[in-house]
Amino acid sequence: MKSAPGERARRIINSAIALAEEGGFEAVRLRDVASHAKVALGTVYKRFSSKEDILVAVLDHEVERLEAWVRLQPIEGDDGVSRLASFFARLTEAFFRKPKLAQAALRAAAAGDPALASKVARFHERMTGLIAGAVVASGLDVEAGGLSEDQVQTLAYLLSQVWFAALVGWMGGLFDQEAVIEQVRTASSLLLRGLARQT
Amino acid sequence: MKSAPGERARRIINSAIALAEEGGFEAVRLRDVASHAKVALGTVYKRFSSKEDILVAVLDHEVERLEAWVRLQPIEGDDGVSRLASFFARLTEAFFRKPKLAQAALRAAAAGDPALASKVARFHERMTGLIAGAVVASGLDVEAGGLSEDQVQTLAYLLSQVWFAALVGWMGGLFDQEAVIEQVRTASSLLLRGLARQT
DNA sequence: GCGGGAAGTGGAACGTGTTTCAACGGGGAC
DNA sequence: GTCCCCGTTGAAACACGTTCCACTTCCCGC
Repeated sequence: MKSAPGERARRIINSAIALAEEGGFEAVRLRDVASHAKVALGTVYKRFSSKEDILVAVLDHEVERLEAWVRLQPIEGDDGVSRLASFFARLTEAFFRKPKLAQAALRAAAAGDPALASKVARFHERMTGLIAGAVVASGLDVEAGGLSEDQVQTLAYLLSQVWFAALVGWMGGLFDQEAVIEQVRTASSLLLRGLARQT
Repeated sequence: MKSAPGERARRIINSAIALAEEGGFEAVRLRDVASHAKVALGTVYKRFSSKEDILVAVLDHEVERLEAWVRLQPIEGDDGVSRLASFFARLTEAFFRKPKLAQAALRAAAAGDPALASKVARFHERMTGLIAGAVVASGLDVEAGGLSEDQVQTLAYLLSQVWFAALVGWMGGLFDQEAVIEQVRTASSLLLRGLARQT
């Protein structure tokens, strides 16, 4: 029963996604994941160090889809603010299309397990990459309203922080989808204005 | 054994604090909390709905101390940026004085349990209150660099989001104390500049 | 005093994440 | 073909959050 390497890992991730879509974090019971993936529990723990490890992998998988999507359908908008607004609106809507899954993956990322630091860091890097890509017009070279590479990076990182915190707030029932988008929009606008005045 | 109302709850919280200071979130085992507080496990669950509920109460308790501290020793600085910088530096240092405790409380807040929404919201409100208080000079009336009440509120909320996300990142081993302070400082500076140019 | 209800107690029990282990099996080295 | 390595399996066991329950204790109104 050898087949492709990582083929079991993929089955495990897919099973976790299926279970998370239906019932969120708590519904991803590892015994269920194992049986759904037609794998022994021990195998799950050979491939992943913990439940959160699996769900961070799920997050990674979803971000990949997101990147492909953005590649296919670039962000529209004339200035940075509107580009960021539409990007985050799309992003958040994509997240909310499967709320339970988003909650499960987000909770795993927010748990803050140091053992997953590098994987979570990778997620944040990819997110800031996406955000940075939304600021600079994809077709043009560096026409980002006169922002330097460093400035774009700073902006992207701060926005990812605001977005992340807003999602955690949503997860905890503090506010809804629209509030998340609104917070990020406000932050985008203010930060961009602040940067523009810096030079 | 009735004594003061909530006296058991206070013992439970203090026990949780003691345990959390030593070993963080995982060390707060409810059986240990109960025995340390000289209380039955059932009593713990009569007062608090979950482990996270206890730790959010701990968070609340710590924020109260923070408020008292700020009241006693007001923020210094001439302009908004430097006031915010020194405020967040103090705030973050206070948090890091007991890293394990901070990790435990933070993890509870970041777990996103909807049952705790109102309590977590209260925490965020108090934090934004503190931040807003740091922006406007305490002695003066409304000299906040020409910012309206709404603007101050927006600023405070966004900064609390950035700070929260940075702490979660710290908790997960993504970066250290200095990076947390630096991120918030950058955000303060940019957001303030953005707001100043808005009017 | 007395009765009743609220709060507390001690302990068992359950679910689920995590660990451990003995046995199995298939594929490559020889 | 035989043997060994190593991933897999199935199952048991453990830890800890959470629930439940029968019993006790305390307080309050009468």
